[in-house]
Amino acid sequence: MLQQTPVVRVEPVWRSWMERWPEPADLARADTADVLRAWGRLGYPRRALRLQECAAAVVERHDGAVPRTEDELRALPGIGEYTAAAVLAFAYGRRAVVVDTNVRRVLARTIGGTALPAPSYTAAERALATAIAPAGDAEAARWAAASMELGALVCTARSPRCDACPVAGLCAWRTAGSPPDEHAGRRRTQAWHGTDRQCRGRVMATLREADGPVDRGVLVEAWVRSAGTAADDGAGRTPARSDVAARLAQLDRAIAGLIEDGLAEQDPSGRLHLPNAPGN
DNA sequence: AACTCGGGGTA
DNA sequence: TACCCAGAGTT
Repeated sequence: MLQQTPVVRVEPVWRSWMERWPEPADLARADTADVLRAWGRLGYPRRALRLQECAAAVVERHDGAVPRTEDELRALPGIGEYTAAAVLAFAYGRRAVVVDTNVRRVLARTIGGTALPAPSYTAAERALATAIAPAGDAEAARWAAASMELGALVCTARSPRCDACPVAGLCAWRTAGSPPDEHAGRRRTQAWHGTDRQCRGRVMATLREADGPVDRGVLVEAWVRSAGTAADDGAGRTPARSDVAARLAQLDRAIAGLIEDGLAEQDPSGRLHLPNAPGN
């Protein structure tokens, strides 16, 4: 849930989620439609599918217990380099090189001397993080938590609290006079309003709110006919792609993509609904 | 290495 | 507006 999603938004969802599906086996046998509804507006709903698949894999391959090795963790759906390391360090107290966006920023500033790290994670950053991590299990796990918390609470992206930073004295960025971000303006800020991405999200939201299969007309209403209206995110402004034919084509792409990704299914009459598997 | 994939809160 | 957020998977 925390992958690319702020902690404050994840926490309430996570709490109710864990209360509903406390063990991997509980999530594994849940109705996928319920899982996607519980995921709500966290974004990247494919993560919800991977999480349920992960729960099923944990049950099948590891007897319901989250594995303790990097290779076994990485083999699970939705578990990448960061998440595997985070589980090893935070859940099991093992040495692991945990590098999330917070740690990247801390290293970029204190050692690299730049305001923010480059848009993409580089091999050089991985090498630095590996070299700087303590050797022992307990020490490395503590370092992982400390560096991440420093980035999340003090060395923040927007307004870093350097006056409260325990390593302000050895920070290369601070020493250099806190120069501005080199990549400012070069980061490709993703458009949202009127995009295929927003269309996918709108369709998913419609499916989540429906009790059963949704007629295509409902989706057309939700996407095509709402364009530029007060109900649209554009707050009444005419979107770039207000052309009806274009919006309809966009809707078709979104539906096809959602089906391709396993986030939606069509019944024999062509109505769209959230997937039922593996529960019923 | 470059893409794609949500959505919301904030300066 | 333009960012930024405890990334992963595919091409």
